[in-house]
Amino acid sequence: MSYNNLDDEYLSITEFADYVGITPDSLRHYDNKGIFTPAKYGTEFRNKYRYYAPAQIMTVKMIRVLTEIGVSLDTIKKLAKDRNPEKIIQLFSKHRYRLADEIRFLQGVHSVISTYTELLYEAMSITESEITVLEMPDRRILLGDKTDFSGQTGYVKEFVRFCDAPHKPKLNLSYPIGGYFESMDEFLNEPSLPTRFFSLDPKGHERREAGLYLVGYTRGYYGDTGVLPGQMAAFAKKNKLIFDGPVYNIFLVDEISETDHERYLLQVSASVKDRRLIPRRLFRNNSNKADKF
Amino acid sequence: MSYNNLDDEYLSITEFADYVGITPDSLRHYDNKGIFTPAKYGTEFRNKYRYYAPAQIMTVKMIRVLTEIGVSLDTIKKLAKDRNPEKIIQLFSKHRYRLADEIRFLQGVHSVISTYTELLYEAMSITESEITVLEMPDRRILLGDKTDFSGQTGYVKEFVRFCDAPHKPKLNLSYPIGGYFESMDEFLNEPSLPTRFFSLDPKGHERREAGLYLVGYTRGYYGDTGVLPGQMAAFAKKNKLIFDGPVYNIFLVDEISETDHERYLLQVSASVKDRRLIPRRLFRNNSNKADKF
DNA sequence: TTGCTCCTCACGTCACGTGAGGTGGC
DNA sequence: TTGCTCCTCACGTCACGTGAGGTGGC
Repeated sequence: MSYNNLDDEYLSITEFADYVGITPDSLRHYDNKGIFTPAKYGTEFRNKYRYYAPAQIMTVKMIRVLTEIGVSLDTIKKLAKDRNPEKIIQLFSKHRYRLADEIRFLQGVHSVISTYTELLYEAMSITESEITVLEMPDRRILLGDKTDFSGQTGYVKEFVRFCDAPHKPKLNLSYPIGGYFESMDEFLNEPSLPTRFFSLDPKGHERREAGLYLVGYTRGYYGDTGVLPGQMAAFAKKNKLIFDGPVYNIFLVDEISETDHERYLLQVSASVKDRRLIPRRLFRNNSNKADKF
Repeated sequence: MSYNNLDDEYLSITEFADYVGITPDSLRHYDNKGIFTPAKYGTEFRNKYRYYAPAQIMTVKMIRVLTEIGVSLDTIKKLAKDRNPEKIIQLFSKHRYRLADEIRFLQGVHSVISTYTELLYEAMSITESEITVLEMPDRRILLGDKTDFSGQTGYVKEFVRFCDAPHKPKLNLSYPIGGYFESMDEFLNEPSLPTRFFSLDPKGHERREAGLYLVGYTRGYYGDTGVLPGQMAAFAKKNKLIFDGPVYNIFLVDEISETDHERYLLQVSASVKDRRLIPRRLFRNNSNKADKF
């Protein structure tokens, strides 16, 4: 027995289209271009109705795979007339690497919007005027070289230098960029001139370590930290907190999500000493009476 | 110090384009559509040269991210004029799931062309006329229900039934489909009417198990196994091989990669008894004097 | 007969890409 | 001055999508 009875039953154009998950328009388009024609036309009378055979399913599926990996319909048309295993191997391996790259790229895009979404949710959950001690999970970042704002080199030059620097895992500028200060003293000294820049790229090799941070928020344009540094210092002094690590500045809300410059939202988090050394009442999750300004 | 000196240095359109990894054409397009305009025009004289500020890098990067996740330029234009964290969260989460689906889809496409490439490489490495015993690795497959060719139900009906069946992991018709026989006897009895169909989908829940197989090849259209079944039976008899499991038919070369029907290449692999029971000389990797027809 | 599907043909869409022909910048 | 970059404007591209207006199938 051979497969000669493959053309037992025909499907109308929409039936067939539904079957393979494309539109009838696409099938007509393929027919018009001479890339893929129905098994037969018309019925008894010679009309122009297109009828497709089930055996043609695999062929259309492959056409879809080819268009999906970026092969043009013209190329597919040529292949339809003359193809062989060598050609197909060539075509497949040529596009396989591009496809793998594209997948990695889209995974990056997914990661970027996840990161922004996280920051935005955080922005919506906070109480702006409140300064609190929070336990923060660790977060991978990509840390830049030390900045140098001495002499005539402006902020922009250093920012551009960060963007241009040959970081080991290449810097993806789509991720949010924050400011890093070696210590609270450095932050208090020049709150808008970070010691380093960092990117929130989760593929970064450095990390903002898990632990306790004194966290505060302020609204305003880039560089405008307002009275926040002073408030944080006062809060620390009053509550006998000891800063023991770096300070991270992250814009939870910036030009990506806000039109109004004055509504940008900066989060400052400064590493503080171990939990055992800090009075319980300062923890937000232990009480609602956390100190407010 | 504020970020007012962000516009210290300007970049020409191509410098800026190179920086963010897009074409100058795209930037002009964004400008013409009023989506993203250069920081300033012209220099001393009021010409139409576009000049971009480094601080604009993040903005274009986000425009690229948005277009990449499928947001139209019209929507981006509206967002450029009026956006807020709530809107952006909405937009991101709406497209995040679609993007994740697309990534999974493209991974499927990659897997499909990898599978075909594998088969094609195998096709190019074999000696057509040779029947050999091979140790084959296990391979995941998606096995269909038992076919029923009794009565008037034709081959196509059963094939379509396989394509339509509600397999647990939904059948992806882009993968090659093969024929499965419960035993060598079944294969010899009706070599072109498989007991079941199977798909080479690596996400399938069944598998062609690793082990020893008697493997043969034949060229011809679907269903045309020619003299191969007889040859394999004779070979087994002569060498006292014992069949102890299913037979798998896979087209290494079919309409996907060949124009000429007669050049389609079928691989038949039949499970045979354990290595210890088979004479060493039959193994291809132990000797070049493998039995030939 | 009725409603449904199918047909063709011309034009639209979307985000740019591609010259042609010209001018400004260094 | 020369070669380089930039400009505008109109049209092209690619794989369909979208009506309009009409006919065949059951």
